[in-house]
Amino acid sequence: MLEIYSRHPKHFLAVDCIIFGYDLAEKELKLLLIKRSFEPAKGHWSLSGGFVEEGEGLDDAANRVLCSLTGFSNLYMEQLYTYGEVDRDPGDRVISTAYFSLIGIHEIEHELREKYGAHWRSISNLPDLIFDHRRMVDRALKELVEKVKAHPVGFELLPEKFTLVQLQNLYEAIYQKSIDKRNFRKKILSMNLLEKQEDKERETSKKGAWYYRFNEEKYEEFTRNGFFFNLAVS
Amino acid sequence: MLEIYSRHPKHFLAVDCIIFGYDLAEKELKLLLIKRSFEPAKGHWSLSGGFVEEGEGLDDAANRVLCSLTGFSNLYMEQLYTYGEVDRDPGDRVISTAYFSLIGIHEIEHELREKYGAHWRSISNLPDLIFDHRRMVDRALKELVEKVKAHPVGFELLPEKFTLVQLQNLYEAIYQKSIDKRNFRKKILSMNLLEKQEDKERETSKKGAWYYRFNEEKYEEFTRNGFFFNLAVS
DNA sequence: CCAAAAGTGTTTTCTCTACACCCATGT
DNA sequence: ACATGGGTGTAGAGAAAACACTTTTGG
Repeated sequence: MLEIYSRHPKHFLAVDCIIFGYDLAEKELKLLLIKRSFEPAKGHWSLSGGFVEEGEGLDDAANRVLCSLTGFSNLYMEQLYTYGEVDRDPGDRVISTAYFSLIGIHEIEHELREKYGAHWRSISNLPDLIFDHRRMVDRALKELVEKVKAHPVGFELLPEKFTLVQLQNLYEAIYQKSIDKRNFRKKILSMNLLEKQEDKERETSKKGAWYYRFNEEKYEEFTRNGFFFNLAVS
Repeated sequence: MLEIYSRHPKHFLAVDCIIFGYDLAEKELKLLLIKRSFEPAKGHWSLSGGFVEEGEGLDDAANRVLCSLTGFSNLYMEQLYTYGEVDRDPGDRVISTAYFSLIGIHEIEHELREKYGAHWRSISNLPDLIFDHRRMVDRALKELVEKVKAHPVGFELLPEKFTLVQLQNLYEAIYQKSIDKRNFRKKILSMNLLEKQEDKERETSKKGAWYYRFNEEKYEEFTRNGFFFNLAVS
């Protein structure tokens, strides 16, 4: 009965993870990159990836890779695109499905990063990447911008409590555009997405800035149904 | 050097094509489905697909499948998503990348359809599909709606000459919502995307409706850069 | 002459944008 | 007292939405 299947060839299948982090202090989007530990292209900058194993689902493979690198197993993660050109990997023919995920930069333990030779690299100054990984990153960045226009992503990229200034910085880092402060606040507050806390962040200013946190139900709702966020100053 | 690769298993890899067509007469979106010709699930409704062969790119495989079914090799086509659950295909483990494409329903020869047992089925009344094909279709429909908000798709789904009423019907079929006629015309005409022709369509009304065609440069521009189209009446 | 579909403008509402000063506090 | 970053409101422009009648012509 499966003769028809077995007439066809099998292929190596991999996943590659594009891991975005947001650096509160530097107000920059970063990418978690590793130095590849085997040939071909050993020692070059690479996304972290891995082969899909026997009996392992595609999403599961991506989660395994992500989890081994970050120590978290329930991160936000989304399939991006599958790259299937015959010669994309000079080692052998490998089809690779790219996933992207979002994480607060502060959440990853230093030891884990050391263990895998992983480094946060700023988006605006990426090193050369192996194979087609740069194309993957570019596509992920585009996707992230689109995502952000219609879905909240702050939960994934910010700590639990954050200030409006920090949230705005995040949006500006993603859009690569500056946003008018008053318009930003007006819009984001009118969504009923944020809950003002009792305490203030006092590191960066003398006056201090009120902490907010996301209202979970509202966040979920927007994650499901989307909204429209498109404030920007060119 | 490739020992590291060869420690990992290989997998069957397939493509499945979600082929949308627009039926001018019935004002409905349709899907080109086939009756599967081999086990498992022989005789059941299915998207048309095929295995990725040795030395064949993923996009190339999708094009091959699409072309064999429609007779066209340069159709609009876009990768949708890759389905990689271990047991999605009861025959064996097969990872499948879904592609969706758009075509005018009138463009496919009857003989080709006969040859492959392909049939146009209305979106609003689909038969049961094998495996996870229904999920693929649902995702493609969502994607199509998003696509249409920012990119013109009429070229792919309509004949060269069409009326504004027909174009509006197409949008309504995709959105599954009715659109105000005056607002629709105002907006679409203000884009300079359409060129009024000298002649009228006279099949459906006594008065006749002016034919339009797309301005190719403008169409290309919008395809590249996008626009914003979101008129609808719930 | 009438049925059937095509075509046409205006008003209201809402959302986006631009823009500048006061507030609180640690030093 | 002042420097630093946080916080606030309003007016104007442009886009979206709501809405109803006239035109053409084949039968």
